Amino acid sequence: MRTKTAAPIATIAKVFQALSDETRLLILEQLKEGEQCVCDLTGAFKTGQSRLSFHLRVLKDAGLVLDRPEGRWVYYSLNPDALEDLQEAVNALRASPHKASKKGCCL
Amino acid sequence: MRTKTAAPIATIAKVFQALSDETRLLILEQLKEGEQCVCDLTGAFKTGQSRLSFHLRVLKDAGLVLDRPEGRWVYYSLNPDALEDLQEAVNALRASPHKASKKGCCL
DNA sequence: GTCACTCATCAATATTTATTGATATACGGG
DNA sequence: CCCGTATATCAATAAATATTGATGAGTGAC
Repeated sequence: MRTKTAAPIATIAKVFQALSDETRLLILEQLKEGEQCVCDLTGAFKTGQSRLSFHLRVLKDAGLVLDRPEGRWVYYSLNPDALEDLQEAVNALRASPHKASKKGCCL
Repeated sequence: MRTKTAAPIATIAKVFQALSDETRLLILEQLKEGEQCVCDLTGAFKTGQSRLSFHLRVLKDAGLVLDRPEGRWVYYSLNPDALEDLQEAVNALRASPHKASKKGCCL
């Protein structure tokens, strides 16, 4: 068992926020194929470069993707660690099985 | 193996969107204790009732929580099915292991 | 150096989302 | 029926996000 403290709620919210947009989900889908530069993605999505750059930054700020500048290009790739943390966060949302429904409302 | 088609991307984005707010994450956290009515939550969070009602609706529209009206109260609870779907969606984001980094940029 | 190319950032605008207070609907008790 | 409580919804405003086109900084070829 690793000694990893759960991420603060603001961080988790930020990650979900980054995932809350279709374009960004498609970018992640695309990055499953391997790392790609921005021009690959503009080609794939037929959209403006600044728009892609914006969404990539959101993903990067949330820690979901990594960037690797090389010469004129910047290669983006999925961040496996972030995806693992994400899975943990989602697991943490599930109900504790041992707690039955509480009785007594605000009444 | 179950025959379940992956949720459309718009639906997934909507779920992440519902999860992208601290207040809503805290509500879900609270609901892990069991189902609760709105007045329980307003008590717990010391905030306006219409604000809570708004966030509960977002969670409900995303399918993350269920509501059960009973008399004057409406009890909210986590939707286990939605959380399971969410886990699947997160799993689907991980890179395919058999695909190495693609060669050849847009060059 | 100049040029073409990749990418990030900015500015302006449009769109979406959140908050607040007020009002409306529904229920149960008297 | 009239009240008080629980909740949802609305209207107005504020705040956050997204899109577009323009500009700027860095790189490599010549």
